[in-house]
Amino acid sequence: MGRAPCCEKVGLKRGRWTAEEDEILMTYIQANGEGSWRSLPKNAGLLRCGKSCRLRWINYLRADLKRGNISPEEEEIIIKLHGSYGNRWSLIAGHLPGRTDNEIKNYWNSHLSRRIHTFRRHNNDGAPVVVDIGKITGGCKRTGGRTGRSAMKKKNPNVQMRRENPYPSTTPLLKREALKDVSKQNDKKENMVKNSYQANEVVMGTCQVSVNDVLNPHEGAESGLSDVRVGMEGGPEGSTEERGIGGLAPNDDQRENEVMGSNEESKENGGVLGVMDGRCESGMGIDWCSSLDACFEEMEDLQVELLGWEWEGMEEKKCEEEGGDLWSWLWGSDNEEEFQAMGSREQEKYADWLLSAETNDL
DNA sequence: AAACTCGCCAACCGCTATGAT
DNA sequence: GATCATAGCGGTTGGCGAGTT
Repeated sequence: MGRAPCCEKVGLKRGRWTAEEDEILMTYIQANGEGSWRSLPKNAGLLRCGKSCRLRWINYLRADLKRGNISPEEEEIIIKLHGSYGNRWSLIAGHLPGRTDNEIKNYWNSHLSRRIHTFRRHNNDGAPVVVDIGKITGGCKRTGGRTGRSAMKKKNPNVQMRRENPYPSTTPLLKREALKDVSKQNDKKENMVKNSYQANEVVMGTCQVSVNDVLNPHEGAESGLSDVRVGMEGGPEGSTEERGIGGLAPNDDQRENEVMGSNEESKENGGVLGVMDGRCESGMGIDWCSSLDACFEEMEDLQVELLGWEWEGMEEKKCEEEGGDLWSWLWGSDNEEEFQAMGSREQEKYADWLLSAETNDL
């Protein structure tokens, strides 16, 4: 038999809070302090469940709450911490003063989760894929309606997986050292990367997409994660011919070499770089969109039409295959035990490290 | 202008953890 | 140890408002 409800629901008001109710609740808490939520509504004269009062206070009325949009800096923190904590929103919120777990959760579900999509295709004879968006004409012209709500509504299988294996495995030290190496190599590429941005080019060389390209589409090459590229491992280093005609970038040969160089590094560095292979068929192209979200939507259609790729669920598949979460997969091999073995203090340190490990710090 | 669609977000629900008795 | 109350968390829902036809 289940627990009795937290409060008698008959006769209680539900739904949106009115300004009057907010005022009553604020006044009461300012006078009596937080706590005793069960008795609070009765004492304060509110026809609300105590739980509802608590939620309203925590998520909306508290004085220390930060209003306004999530800043790019906060977004980056969320992304980084989500890589470590998974859907433990309260933990993530603990690193963002003035933000609530609910707010972060909503922001993730509505803004960020959709961006973290990459590619999967049905067959695995993977040669690299490069899509040169800059070569495609036309804008991101949507033809009616909004984007499919199914994408938003879709349950996220990662949730369960993250509970089973919620942490990236590479130790902070290893990860930092590895990222340093990658960063050194990528210093040389900085201009090239910038050029790629200027050319409106998304490189999916062997599905080579900069994590940061995906996560921070508007920030260009300078921001934090831009040097962490999703490379390839295990797949053949596809020749230019195999890589799909759709779009070799102007400096594509150079990039290819560099990319592959990174792949080798990734192996040497204990798998810091993630892996995926893919092949492109000729004539592939996607419209350049001002918003990457919209761009992905375009590509969702395109991948079905031309490639038979599935956007949705790629990460789930890779996670299932490799027994970890997406970020673990992106960042390297999994070793759940290693992270789980950390005490909470170490895990906190790890989170702090994640937040401090900006590219320019490497 | 109306109808339709759907993204966003506040609020709700169910569950677990924890502490008191 | 069992039971209960409470706090807290994460997943889900539903209404509002805005975009699109």
